[in-house]
Amino acid sequence: MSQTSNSSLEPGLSQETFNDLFNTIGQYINPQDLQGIQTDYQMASPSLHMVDENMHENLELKLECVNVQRHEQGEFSSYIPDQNFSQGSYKPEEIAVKQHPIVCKQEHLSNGLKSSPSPEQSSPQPLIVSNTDFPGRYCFDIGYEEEKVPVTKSVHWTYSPYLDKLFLKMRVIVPFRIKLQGYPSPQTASAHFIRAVVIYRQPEYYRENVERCPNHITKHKDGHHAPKHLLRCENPQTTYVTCPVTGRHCLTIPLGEPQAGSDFVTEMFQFMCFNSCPGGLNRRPILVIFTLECGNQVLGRKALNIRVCACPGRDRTSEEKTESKKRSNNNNCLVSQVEAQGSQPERTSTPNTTPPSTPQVSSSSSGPHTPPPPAEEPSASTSDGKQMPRLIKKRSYPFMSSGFEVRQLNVDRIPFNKKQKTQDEEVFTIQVKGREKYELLLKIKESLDLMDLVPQAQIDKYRQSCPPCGRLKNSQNMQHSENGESQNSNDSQADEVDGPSQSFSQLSRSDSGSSYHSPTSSQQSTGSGGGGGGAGINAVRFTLRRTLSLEKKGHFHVGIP
Amino acid sequence: MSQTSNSSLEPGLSQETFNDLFNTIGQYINPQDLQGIQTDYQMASPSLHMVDENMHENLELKLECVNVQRHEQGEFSSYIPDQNFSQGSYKPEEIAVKQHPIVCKQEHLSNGLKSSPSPEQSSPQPLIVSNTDFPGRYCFDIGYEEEKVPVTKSVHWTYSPYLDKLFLKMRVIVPFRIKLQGYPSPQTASAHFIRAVVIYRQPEYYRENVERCPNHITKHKDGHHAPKHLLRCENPQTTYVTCPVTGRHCLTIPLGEPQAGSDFVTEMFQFMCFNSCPGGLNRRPILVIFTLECGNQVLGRKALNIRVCACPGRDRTSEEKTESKKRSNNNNCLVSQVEAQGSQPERTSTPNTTPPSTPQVSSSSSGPHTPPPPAEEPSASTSDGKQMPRLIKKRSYPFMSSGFEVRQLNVDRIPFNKKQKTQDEEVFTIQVKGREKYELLLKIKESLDLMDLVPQAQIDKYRQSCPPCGRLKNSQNMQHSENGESQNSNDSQADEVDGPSQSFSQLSRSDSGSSYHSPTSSQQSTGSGGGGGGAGINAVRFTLRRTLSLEKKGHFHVGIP
DNA sequence: ATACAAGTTA
DNA sequence: TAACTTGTAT
Ligand SMILES: [Zn+2]
Ligand SMILES: [Zn+2]
Repeated sequence: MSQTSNSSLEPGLSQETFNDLFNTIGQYINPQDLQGIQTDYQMASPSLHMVDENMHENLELKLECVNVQRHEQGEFSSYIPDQNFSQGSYKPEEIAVKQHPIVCKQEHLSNGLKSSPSPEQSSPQPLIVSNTDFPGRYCFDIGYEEEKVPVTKSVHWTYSPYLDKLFLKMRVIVPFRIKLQGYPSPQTASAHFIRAVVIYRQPEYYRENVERCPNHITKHKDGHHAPKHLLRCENPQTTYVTCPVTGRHCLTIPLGEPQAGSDFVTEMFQFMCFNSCPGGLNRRPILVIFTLECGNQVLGRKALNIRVCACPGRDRTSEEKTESKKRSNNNNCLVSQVEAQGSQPERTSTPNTTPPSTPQVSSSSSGPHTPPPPAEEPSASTSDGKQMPRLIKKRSYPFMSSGFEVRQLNVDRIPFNKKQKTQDEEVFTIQVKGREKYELLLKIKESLDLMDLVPQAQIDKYRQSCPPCGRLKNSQNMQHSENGESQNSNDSQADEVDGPSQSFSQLSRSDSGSSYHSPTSSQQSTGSGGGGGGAGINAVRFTLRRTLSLEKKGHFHVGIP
Repeated sequence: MSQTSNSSLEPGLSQETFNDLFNTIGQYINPQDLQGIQTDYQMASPSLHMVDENMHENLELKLECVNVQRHEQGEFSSYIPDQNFSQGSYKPEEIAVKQHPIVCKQEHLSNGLKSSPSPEQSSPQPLIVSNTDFPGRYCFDIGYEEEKVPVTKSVHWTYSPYLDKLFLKMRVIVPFRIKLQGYPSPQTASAHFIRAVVIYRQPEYYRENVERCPNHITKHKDGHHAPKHLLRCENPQTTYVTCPVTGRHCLTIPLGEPQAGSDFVTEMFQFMCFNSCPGGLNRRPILVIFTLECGNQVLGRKALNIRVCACPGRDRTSEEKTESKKRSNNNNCLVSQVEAQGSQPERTSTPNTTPPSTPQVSSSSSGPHTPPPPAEEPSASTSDGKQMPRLIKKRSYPFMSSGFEVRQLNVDRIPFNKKQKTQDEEVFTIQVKGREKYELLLKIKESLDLMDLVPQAQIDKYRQSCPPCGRLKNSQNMQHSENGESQNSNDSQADEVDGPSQSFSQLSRSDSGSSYHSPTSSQQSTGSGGGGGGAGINAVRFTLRRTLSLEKKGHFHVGIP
């Protein structure tokens, strides 16, 4: 970890290099460190720290959102509601948002790098959602009910104070207690709401959206309007939202009023996939981020460590043992504690560490030990040297695996420790038969890479000058337009966003590039390009066009600096 | 069984009841009995063999036309080709078919339950596909190559003579030897073709269609035109068919000509899902039914016991042990044999029981023991009481298992990189950093490949209609739309039936996002996603649209010259 | 090739 | 609750 922090501070880097560093840092840095950094960001003034990375992406997005808001003012959400469960009651604010999605989007495009107060203010999370606990003025916190049966065999859910982690079965409805120390006055309470977003706990996956697996979406059709959302809330006023820009799913519910005498509100949630679902979470641990918001402000945040599995009891026990060993290795003194607490005794009933005022178990923060997002992987800080080998490995995976093996493609993989490079930089291999195709593809590939080097301003300029057929865009944009007219399809739009948006835009550029050649190419080219349009981009593209030697399988790396 | 047979004989049932009974009967009846029944069917008189064509695809199409003509009678094929691999040569007949697809489809729909001579006559299998071996006049049989390395660690596939079962990894390309004792005369050979259908081995699932799981269909997009088909054949003349009535998937390939001196033709197949895939096969054992057909006659049939898994070697060994124990319990005398044969010695190389004339391993039938479709589960034959539980269990499967592994989305494939072929086309490899770019490039690559399959006339036509900017996009897809505004989705119909939503969304993104250009994606998607509607026609047209592959066929030879 | 992980079955 | 199955990670 020590090393990582150092490396991350270097200034004057190219975009690429920068990104790499960014990612790298995220990989090695430990949770505590991240927390600190993030906090800084939040505090920091806008425009640029981008460099800092934890999230370079985050930063950018946040800024964008802010801009939007200001533009219109209260718009606090770049999310578009997928659907509203509420039978009725749409809040004014929500409506406003829906009506101006396009604006938001546009904002994003043009404001990309603009400065703004603080990311924290805009409710929507940027590419990288903050996982930092932030009690705020209301001492916002989330807790669980005390587990009923002291000794249940097949518990539907169980909370491990030792791990500060909730283990639950898929689709079971679990009560979560939303705690506020000082409840907002009745007048302002209605403007407050709770947002819940699920993110991957491992830095490598921060930017990836958490979504249900195709199997469950497809085979488990229950008519729910937000089939892709992992998290559901039983509250009838729940609004499911999917960010048109990032594609990230979240839900919001109005801030309920505590029952007389209590300082919390209970809301029922359920998770629609296993943590292990192959085409979805794929065994990656997650964090559920709850935020208390009012208008466009985030008043409090709480991250919960959650595991959705088939055998909560079993898995809790085994994880506690594992963690126990880990800790014992690291700190000798704590060993005994671990054993005593975690292993078995507590399993069924909610354990110790229960907060005083309420009977509920408050997740972490209150506990003596059990850091919120404990760094599980020891090896995170290993050397870079490993990274290269990694890439190679990945290549091998594709060959015969089932496809889901862990992680490779999208994700870099396993985070744990070892190494890693950047997320975006996963390396894929495409085999092409025939030299002509190969060369064509190579050019396109290069143009895509080069595109990253073109300043956004130039790109925008290019696009403006580009005729109708080239209009580019990203899916989100598309969406917007849809929204504009009718919001009905939010869901689908948003849901789809996932990775395509960019590709699209990229394509268009690439297309133009390819126009030159034969039928195939011509078509493609047409799609994207438009005749030649603009300048900078085109130039760039063709520039690289390199032909290559002919070796066959040699993987040529076409790396572009 | 005894009891079951009784219940199944009741007359005067409603359609619903009837179907249920039908299935039920299938469940309880034993293989031998089925055989008898089927044999009868086979004997029935044919209706017409009209065609002799080299391209069986043609055959299929023609048949449909026939149906139309008859309107009702000899409907021998209820399958609609999903796509045709054949390159080039479109015959007049095919064109004709294209013009009447709708008719065909309607026929299918209306004839679904009509009575007809015998199921056997019509090439397509009825709801319940026969799993009875039937050598026929050509002594039709399927065998495997001798396993190369005697002791391979991670075998990609291995055949257990003891179990008469092939264990293979998902997506590995495995050579199957199609054996005919007396090869049809050159004149008639062209009218013969091979059909392969995958069915569940357990009677309870006979009537359920075997299809890829949603996860793999969704996450493993490789541009194949028949994404829902579990079984794929490398033969470029492969036609993927999905029965419009039953939804069952199968593929057909022309009967190749044996190499000089051999009595078999080698065809390469691969399975696109694990036997265990959660939303798909869901751990249910399968049988691949190969049939030698000519016109509407089934001349031979062979059922192969196959397991697609991650560790063929391990699983083979464990299954052999299990079977060994089982047999030992039943028959004391055979125990020793089992142990000796199955357990470990044979694992890697193809074992004993090898047929005399050919070096290949002929699956079962020839072997002394090892009944073709051995009932593995003791419970299958047990009392009804158990069966019910069975059903219940199964039901549970589909719902919520977790199933797959995840991740990689598109990439997986690239099969071995090690090898590669090169027929006349050199194979190149491009490495791409970043998933989006990768996916984009992959699509383009596929479109380039597919383009080769589009007749020049169509391409010219397409270009003429295409505006200056070229917006059209990918060759193949474009075509479709061109052909018929309406027909676009035929293959999709069949394929998509099950999990459309996803594909849909994906498609939409690409479409909406870059409606103008996304050709690649949109086309594909449309292809797949189209609503099931206009069936027949669509299907045919799209026939050509196939993508292709990157196989490395180099290793194995493709049998057809 | 071995060991682990985690849903499923009994 | 224990054991098994089976894909994945090391
Ligand atoms: Zn799932
Ligand atoms: Zn699958």
